[in-house]
Amino acid sequence: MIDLRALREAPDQFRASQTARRADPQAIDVALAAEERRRAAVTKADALRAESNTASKAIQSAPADERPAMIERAKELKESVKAAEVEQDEAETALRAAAYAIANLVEPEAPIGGEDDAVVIEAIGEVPSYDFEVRDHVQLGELLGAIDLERGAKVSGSRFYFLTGPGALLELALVNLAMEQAVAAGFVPVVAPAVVRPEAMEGTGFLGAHASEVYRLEADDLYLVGTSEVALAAMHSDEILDPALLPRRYAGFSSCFRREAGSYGVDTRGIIRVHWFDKVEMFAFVPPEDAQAEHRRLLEWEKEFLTKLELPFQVVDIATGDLGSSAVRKFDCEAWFPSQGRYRELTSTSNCTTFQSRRLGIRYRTEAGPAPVATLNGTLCAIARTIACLLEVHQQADGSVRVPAALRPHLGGREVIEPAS
RNA sequence: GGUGGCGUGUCCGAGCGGUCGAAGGAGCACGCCUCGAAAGCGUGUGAGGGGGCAACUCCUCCGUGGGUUCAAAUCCCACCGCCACCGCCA
Repeated sequence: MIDLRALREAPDQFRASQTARRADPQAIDVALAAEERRRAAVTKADALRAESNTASKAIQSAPADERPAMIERAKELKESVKAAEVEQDEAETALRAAAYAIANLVEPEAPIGGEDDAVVIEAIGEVPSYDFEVRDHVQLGELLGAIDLERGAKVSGSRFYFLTGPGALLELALVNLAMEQAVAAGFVPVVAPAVVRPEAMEGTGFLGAHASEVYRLEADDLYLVGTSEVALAAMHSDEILDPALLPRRYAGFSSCFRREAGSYGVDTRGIIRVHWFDKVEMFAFVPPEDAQAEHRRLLEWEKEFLTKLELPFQVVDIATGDLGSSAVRKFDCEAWFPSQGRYRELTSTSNCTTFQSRRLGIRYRTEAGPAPVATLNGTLCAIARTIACLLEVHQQADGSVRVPAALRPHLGGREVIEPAS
C-alpha cells in the first residue's frame, strides 16, 4: 500500500514511477478521485454521527414527557447515519482497491526497462573451466546418491525430489552455515510457519498479480508460503515497535512452496525450479531513512555467503519493469551453472520501504508519533538451488564433488563427496 | 473433536445498557526533595482520522465481524484467539 498523503502531494512522482514499471499511470488519477470521494463521504458521515450522538445523549436527561418526540427524532437520525455509513464504506472499499493497484515508487537509480535491461554491477569469483566433460547437477546428484528425482515424482509429482545421503546432509550443513553467519551478524534466528492465514498473504502482497503462484488449502482457508518473508513480515503486524530495538533482523528458516503455474517446460530438469524447497531468509525492520543502507547490507551478507561457498557469481541491479510491486529496488545474485554455461539467480534482495508495513500495520514510535517502518528481505540460502549450483561448480573429473572449506565443519569435516558405489 | 471459562490502554486489572476513551495499580516522562540516587510527593501519559494560527473541537477504536436499542466495553449471534479439563495423537 502506497502512502496516500505522498500521492496527494506529489502525484507526478507516482505517475513517473508507474511508467518506469510499465504499469498503468492512469491508476494514479483513479486513486486520487477515489480519495476525494472518500474524504467527502467521511466528512458527511462524521457530521451526521455527531448530531446523532448529541441527540441520544440529550434523551437521558430530558423530562419524561419530552422523550417520545426526541426518540422519534433520534430514530430518524439513526437512519441517515446508516445511509451515510454505507456510502462511506463503498468509498473506502473503492479507495483501497485503487490504492492497491498502485505499485511502490521505484528508486531513481534503478535501471529503467524490462527483464533484459538489468545491469550487472559486479562479478565475483572466476568462472571456472574444466578439462573434462561437465555433468549437470542431476547426473551428479544421481551419481552421489544425493538427489532422487524419480521417486520424488512418484511420490509427489513433477518438480518434487528427495534429498538423500550426502544431499540431505548438505541441506543441513547449508542451513547451519547460513544460520551461523546470520547469528554472528546479529540476526535473530527463527523457524517460521510455512502455513499462514489469508491476511498474512494479502498483507505481504502475494495475493495480487502472483496469486496463481500460491498454494491454497481450501478446506482450512490457509496458504502455503512461497517464502518465509510472509511469516516474518506478518510476525509484527498491528504492532508498534520500540525504535530502540531497530534495526530488527530475523533469519527465518522454512519450507517454501510455489505452484510454478506459468513455467511449464521451463527448467523442468533437476531441482533448480521446484514446487517445494527450504530456505533461510533474511528479513529486516528499519526506520525508513535507513532502508537504502540496509538494502546494501543485506546484499553484502548475501555476497559473503556465496563467497564462502566459493561459487562464482554476479550481482545484478533489476530493472524497473521487472520489480515486484512492493519493491523499490532489487538486487539479485546470480551464480554460475557450468552445465548451462550461464549465471542463474540464487539470491535476491528487495527494499520494500513502507509498502508492506502499511498494509500490515507495522509501525515504530517516532517523536511525531507512530509511523510505518521499512521492511526489507533477502535470500541467504535457497537450499535446493544452492545444492544444484554447488555440485556443478565443485565437481571433479571422477564425478566427486569438492566441499568448500567453510562447509566442511558442518559436514563432519568431509572434504570431498564421493560417488556412491 | 467435546465441555467449561476468558479476551479492556505499555502491562496488571475494574466496569457488565446512558454520566466510560474507560476506576485503581504498575511502568514510563517531567517536576519537587537529594551532593547524587533510591524511597516519598506532585503533574502528565493510548491510537487513527477531520476542522482551527492556537486554546481547542468533532468522528472512530474495549479480540474481529454482524445484530438489538434513541443509546453497547456492557445484551444477542458468528468467527478468531487464549486458558482448563476430557478424548485422540506425533
